[in-house]
Amino acid sequence: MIGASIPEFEQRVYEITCKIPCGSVATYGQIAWMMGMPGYARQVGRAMKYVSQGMSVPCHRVVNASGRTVPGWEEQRVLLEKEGIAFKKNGNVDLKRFIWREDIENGI
DNA sequence: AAGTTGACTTAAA
DNA sequence: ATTTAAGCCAACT
Repeated sequence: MIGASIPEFEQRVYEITCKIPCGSVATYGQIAWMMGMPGYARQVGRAMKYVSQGMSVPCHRVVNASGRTVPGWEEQRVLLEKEGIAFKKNGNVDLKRFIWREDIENGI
């Protein structure tokens, strides 16, 4: 089988992305930091671009540090609103309220 | 091999 | 809030 296996870096990005709970969002830099590779926000973004539908990765829950959604992907906002995520007047996610926090997940 | 690009980030103006 | 500038790092030309 000659398949193009997914590079390890991307695989790890997807694993973390899958842990983002419904109703929360994470930033590229945050994911990079969580996988022990701070400074790799751009690579995380690149990995997201390569997510195909069959992978079941909730990449719509990933936005940039400003809370801005992916340019050119209008459906993303709808998907997020469907999960209860609210947007600010400027069209960005209200990160203050919806950024993913593991400490709250664990009830701390 | 050197220059460009990008689903990024932070800081400054 | 918006725009610039600089820093960043791997993939792509």
